[in-house]
Amino acid sequence: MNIGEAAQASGVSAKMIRYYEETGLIPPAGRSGSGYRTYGPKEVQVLRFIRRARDLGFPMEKVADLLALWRDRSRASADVKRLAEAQIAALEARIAEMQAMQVTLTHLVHTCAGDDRPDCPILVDLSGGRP
Amino acid sequence: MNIGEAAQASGVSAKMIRYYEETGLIPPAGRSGSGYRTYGPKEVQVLRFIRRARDLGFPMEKVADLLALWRDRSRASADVKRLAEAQIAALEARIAEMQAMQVTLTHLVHTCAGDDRPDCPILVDLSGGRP
DNA sequence: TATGGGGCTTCCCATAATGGGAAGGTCAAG
DNA sequence: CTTGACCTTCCCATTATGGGAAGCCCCATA
Repeated sequence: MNIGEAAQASGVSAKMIRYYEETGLIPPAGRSGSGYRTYGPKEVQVLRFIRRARDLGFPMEKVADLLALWRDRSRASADVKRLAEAQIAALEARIAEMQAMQVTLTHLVHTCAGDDRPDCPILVDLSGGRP
Repeated sequence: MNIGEAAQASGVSAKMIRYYEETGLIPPAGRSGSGYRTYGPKEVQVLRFIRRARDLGFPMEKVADLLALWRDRSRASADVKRLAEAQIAALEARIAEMQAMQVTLTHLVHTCAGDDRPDCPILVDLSGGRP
């Protein structure tokens, strides 16, 4: 199977597959006589694993850790769980930050008439309304 | 006032002040005889405006729009409000994505024993548990 | 067999916003 | 005058992804 088909089958773009190989996240693919990368079902499964982990927000570095655990038959499930819990915590932190922004913005929006006059408490606040 | 003081006063790093100037977000600062950038209270206020808008999650491009409206005495407050509402919506979208990840991960974590045995439903799921 | 279209290769560039650091000029205090 | 803190510009790195060019390859069809 060529890289295009592997991309289709895994949901990872050909571009990213090459990138993952380049950065060592996955081992170099086999090559056909003419230099084309070749993939089998096993490789596609790895790619899907990566895709899924990325979809859950794991950064590539953590994906590498997950892959290592996956390959390690003598892993402790506690290690996997730790990674997942850390990711949950990271998401929670980021979400909290953004919710704080949202709250502030929502307040500001409520104070703004939103008509064709120039007066706007939003701008006043941004420019340091409360010194 | 030199760039370091302006950075202190505005909460924007000297590095970023130069960058904002380079990208045209702010006009070129005045220069002292020896080439040092110089800033007055007005410039610092602009920097604080930028800082605050960035803190609310506005991307630089939108900050530029906000700055333009701020400078435009004949703006309509509706335009400002629109930008703020769009930002709220953008935050909401991103938050929703991340919450979905969080929910999935939380489910997975609950299914994992987290002991020293290797069996781990998290890995099973990542590797395509549901075909 | 020749030709064309689509797929593959590598290489370079760009993104968004920020920080790190080097090499060298400047200023103020001692 | 020296020293240390600050400024200048320039280059590099980050994270993960996409775009595109130049050139080779494969297969089907005329």
